[in-house]
Formats: sequence, structure tokens, C-alpha cells
Amino acid sequence: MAKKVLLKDIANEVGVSTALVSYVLTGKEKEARVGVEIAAKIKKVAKKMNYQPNLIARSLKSGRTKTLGLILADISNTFFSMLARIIENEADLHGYTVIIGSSDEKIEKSQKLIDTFLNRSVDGLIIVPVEGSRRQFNVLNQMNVPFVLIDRSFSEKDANVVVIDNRTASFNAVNLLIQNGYRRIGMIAYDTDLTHMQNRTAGYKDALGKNGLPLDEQLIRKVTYHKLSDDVREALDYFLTGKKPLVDALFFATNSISLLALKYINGMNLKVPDDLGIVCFDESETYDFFYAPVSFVKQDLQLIGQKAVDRLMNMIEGKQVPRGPETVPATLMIRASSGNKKNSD
Amino acid sequence: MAKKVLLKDIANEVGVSTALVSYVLTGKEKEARVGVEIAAKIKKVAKKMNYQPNLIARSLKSGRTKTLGLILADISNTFFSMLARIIENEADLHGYTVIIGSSDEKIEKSQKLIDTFLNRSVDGLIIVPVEGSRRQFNVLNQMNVPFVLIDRSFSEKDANVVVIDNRTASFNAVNLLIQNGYRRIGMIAYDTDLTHMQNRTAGYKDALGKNGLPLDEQLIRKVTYHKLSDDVREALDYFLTGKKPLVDALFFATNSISLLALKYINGMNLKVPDDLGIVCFDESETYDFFYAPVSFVKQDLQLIGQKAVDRLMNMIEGKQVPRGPETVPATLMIRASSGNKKNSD
DNA sequence: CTGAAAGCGCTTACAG
DNA sequence: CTGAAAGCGCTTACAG
Repeated sequence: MAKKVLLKDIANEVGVSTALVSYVLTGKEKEARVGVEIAAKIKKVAKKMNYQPNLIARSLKSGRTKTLGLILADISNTFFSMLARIIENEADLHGYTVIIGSSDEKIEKSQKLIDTFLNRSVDGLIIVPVEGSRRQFNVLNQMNVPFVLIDRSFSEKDANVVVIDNRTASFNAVNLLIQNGYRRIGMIAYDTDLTHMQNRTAGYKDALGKNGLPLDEQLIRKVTYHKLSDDVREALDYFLTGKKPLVDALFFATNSISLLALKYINGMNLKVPDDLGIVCFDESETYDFFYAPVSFVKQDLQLIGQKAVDRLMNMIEGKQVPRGPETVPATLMIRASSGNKKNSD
Repeated sequence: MAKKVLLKDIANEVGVSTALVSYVLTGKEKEARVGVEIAAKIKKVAKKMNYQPNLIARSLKSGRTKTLGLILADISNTFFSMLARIIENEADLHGYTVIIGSSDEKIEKSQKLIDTFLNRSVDGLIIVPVEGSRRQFNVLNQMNVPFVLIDRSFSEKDANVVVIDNRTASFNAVNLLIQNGYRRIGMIAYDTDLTHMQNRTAGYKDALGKNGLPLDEQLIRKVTYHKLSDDVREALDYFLTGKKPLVDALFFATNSISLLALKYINGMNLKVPDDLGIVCFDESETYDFFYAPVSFVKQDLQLIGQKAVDRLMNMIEGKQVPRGPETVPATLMIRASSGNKKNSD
């Protein structure tokens, strides 16, 4: 690299100490009561020489890097890449840069990313937590590292979480299917203790209960992230390929599940929404292209990203942050896939 | 944050100087000829105390950050988020962390990201260059900053570019349509001087010429990124909504164009591939869901990411890098949307 | 109002 | 084989 211009160069040029230059260039000329003329001259010279501070040096001294670490499940999944984009924008508004990593839903990867980011002295972390990784956050808490969880958490009382109201969102989705005349509604969900899944399942049950429909636990099929494709296929076969289908509608608990399921259903000998009603979770471009445009639960990603960054900023600056999860509303987008199947009844 | 354990702490614990600890922990015990026993002890204690080096301090001293800057057009676009994922993985294999930013195809944003990344002392940059931003790279060259361009460039002679063979890929796509009986083939492309577009257009012309079809410049419609939706719609209306359609097949030059076009065509009163053959550029989940699964040019993103990172690593390490662009092959994925329309002729 | 100096946590020539 | 010390480029109490 070429020789960069340093504080010292400016100091020499102007004929003052580096201290003055530093004060002026970091906006502390008032506190340090730097002479007005000298301050003006320093600014002018700095500009002329196109001075760019060495942020590494500044960080070493200040202990702050103006950098956030963001750990997602998978940046190549649209849901997360959109979130990443928003978080980068929000962070930038506060003068922060973001480092991103994908955990692939694996504890070890998540831990490795946390370690890497801490070694790089990030000022705070935004994390989509992985099943079974609770310990990681106890450690972070002990270390006093500012962090906020997004999308999911481990318990309702977790202090620093920004999530949608999954239970209500899920209730609305399933309730829509019921209102539209479907009666045997199956669900495909992840097999995990994370709260977002728990709540989505709870919302499903709420909707059945509220409408006086019986709960059949067999109609909630659990799938595993690491063999998702097979599991989804198996679940759909279970639901639909018997002599008489077990369900007349399905609710998919995430966009990754939805994508695979829709692809498989696309090749099946049945018609959505007449033979099968569908509501999915999370947005996807593909929903528009399914022959019956897909109804889905839309999360307000902008708001999630914004709240997560705001909250983290407050923690970093040592401000008091309200305890308990921060909940953001979700919207049910009603399209063709969810009925009206039996309006004529 | 909690008190971190420092080199000094280990030195005190073992009863040696920080120099020895540093040598041992950075694998220089051989060169520094540290005693075998003392080395073993240092390692043991470091492990016991869970020492994590302060990478900021190391960077300040060494002048290297083991960080790469990655500037994409838009991380929320699947094409780029998949690429980002691959580049992160590849960089990690070399012990590097990646900072990502989205330029939104704007020169100023791209410049701002470059400045931010340089201030953070990244060791190198991987950049998807923006229309009209050529100057940025002259400056980087002067500053001796290692960087490689991906996906596009400014001229064929550009030294550090990793791209697919766009001209051939495009030729193959259009040639397929012609082989399948289509005769009046339109193209929607970006209005830009960047080489990838130039080459995709050239490939289109090659295919017409090779097959003895006349070139009608009116059938190449140029659209602008910043009003893409309107422009694509306008182009499609031009092509298809006259009394007699002007084309019987269309070639879309990027996935962003493809997505909008397919959505619009989905609502039109015509049948793919019978009334209209289609080939798109770049992969998309949505292509599977279009009623006639879409044929497309598939880039080898893994190879692009890998070559880009490898090349950058070599530059960073001061190795000789071969001049000229590095070209990666593309694959034509043939599905339903591209015909055979007129096989019966 | 301004300068000399310490210090952030490392790495690495240098001396012994 | 090992230690004392300089230095990376900043920031900031301290002294004057």
C-alpha cells in the first residue's frame, strides 16, 4: 500500500502537536479549547492532505471498534440476506460496520463465529441463536458483551430478543384456513426448543381450540434442518399420499420448509387450494410464481432490524435497556392458496 | 466487557517475558529457538487461561488485518448472497474475515464502502464494479491496494477480474432458442458499458449471425437499474402487446430482469413456451415455480468465489498474479420454457 | 490555549 | 536460548 498520511504529518505541516490535531479532527476542539484559527487551519490542511484516520489505531486506544458482529443461520437464504441488508443500513446510520457469518444451524459454527468476532473486538453482537446454544449466551452475559438475539430465543423471559409475535401470527394463519372451510389442518415445523417454533406450534393449537376443532398431535410433523429435504418429503407423503389424504390444508412453519414443500406439491396430483389449502411462513419471491399464489405470514424485517440495532446501540452506550423481549407485529398476506375451499357449504 | 487475559498475564504466570509467549503462540518458536520445555509450558498455560489474542493490537503492529472487504450490488439479491456465502467460506479457509457492503449500483455508495473498508485497513477488496466507477480502481491501483473485480469489469484487458465467459454463455442461450425453432428473438439487457452486458449482447448477436438470422437492433431493449420495474414492463409491452407480437422468444440478461419479466408475463394472455420461448440469466428458486420451468444460464458461483479469493490471496502475499481476466465456464440449464416450439415444422 | 508523554496489546529486531 | 525495548498510530489525562 502507498504511504498513508498520518496525524503526525498534519501536525508537522501545521506546526502543532499531534494532540491538537487529534482534538480538532475528532470534534473535541471545544472541550480542549483549541484556538479558533489554529483549528480552522488544521481542518483545512487535513482536508487538503486527504487525511483518513487509521481506525485500527483508534480502536486499540479507545477499546471500541465501531463494528458489530452478525450471526445468521444462512446468509444465502433470502429471509436472512434481507435482514442482513437492513441491519447493515441501520448500523451504518450509527457509524457502525457489520461483519456477517452463517452458522448453518450448527452450535460449533456459531461458537466459532462468536470467538472470531470477539477476537476482532466487535462492540456488540446480533445473533440468530441455534438450537442448544443457550450456554453461549450465558458466557456472553458473564463477559458483559452487549448482544441481542433476533428471530428466536430460548425463553420468553430472555431480556434481549427482538422477535415477531409468532403465536398470534401463527394463530391468524391457521384461523384463516379454518374460516375458509378447511377442517383437517396439518403443520410442518422444525423439531426444536427454540421459542419461535414453540410459539408457532402453540398458535396452531390455539386456532384449532378456538374453533372447536380437535387437536391431533399426529398432524404436527417435525423436521430436522440437516435433512430437511427428506423430512419434508416424508411428511408430505404421510399427509397426502394415503388412500384418503389425512389433511385438507397445510401450514408450513418457515420459508425453508415452505420452499421444499411447495416444490414437491407442485409435482403432486392435487390442486391448491381446492384439494389442499396452504399458508406459509415468511416471504419469498417464489410464492408469486406458484400456480395458486401463496398466502403467507409476512414479518416486518425493517422493524426487526431497526429495533435490534437500536437496542444494541443502547446497550453499547451503557444506557438502560428495558427487560423482556421486544415484539414486532406480523401481517397475514392473503392470496389464492388459502381458499375459499368450502364457502359454498 | 470483562477483563481479558493478555500476553503479559501468561508471561507473568509462566515467569518469562512477553516476547517468548508471543513467539510460541504465533508458531515462531523454531525461528526464535525457544526452549522446548518452556514452549510447552507456555502453550499449556495459554490454553488453561483461554488466551485469545487481541487482533486489533496485532493488526496495528503488523499492518495486516486478515480482513477482506466485499462490495456487492445488493446482498439481498440471491445471486449476490450466494456469492457472498461462498466468498466468506473461502476467505475463512485462509483465516480471513469478510466485511460486506451493498453499492446499489451507485458510484457514491461504492466509493463510500471503499473508503470505509480502507480506513479499517482491510488487506484486500473484492468488488462488483458499478457503471462509471472506473476511476475508483485507478486510484486503488495507485495506492497499491490489492483488489479483484468479479462478475463484471471495464475492459477485457483488466488484469484482476474473475468472470464467466458471458459471450459464449449468451450465444448458447440464444442459439438454443433458434435451434428450437424460434425466429424473432428479443433481448432485455441493462444499459451499461460494463463488459458483462456488452458480452451478453455480443453473444446474442453472434447467435443470430451464426444462424443466418437478421439483426434488428430494435429487438434489444435496454433498461435502467434504478427504474427497472417500469422499464421491463415497457419493454415487454413493446415486444408483446401489439396486434402482432414482435418476437416469439425472449432472452433476459440478468436474474433481476428475469424475475420482473416472468412475473409480468405470468399475468399475460400467452403461453410459454408455445407462444413465447424464454431463456434467463442466472439461477433463481422462482424458475422452478413458473408454470413452464425456466431454462437459464447457470454460473459456477463456487468457482468464481474460489478463484477470486485465491487470486486476492496471491496478490496480498505479493506473489506474481497472471495478467488478464480469469474466465469461468457457465452451463446452460435446459428446461421447459425454451421450447421445442416448432419442432414439427 | 498547547505540548510532552503515557499507553492501548501486541510483534520483532537487537543485544546478550 | 531469553529479555528489554522500540514501535504500530492513535487518544487523552496531565502539566504548564
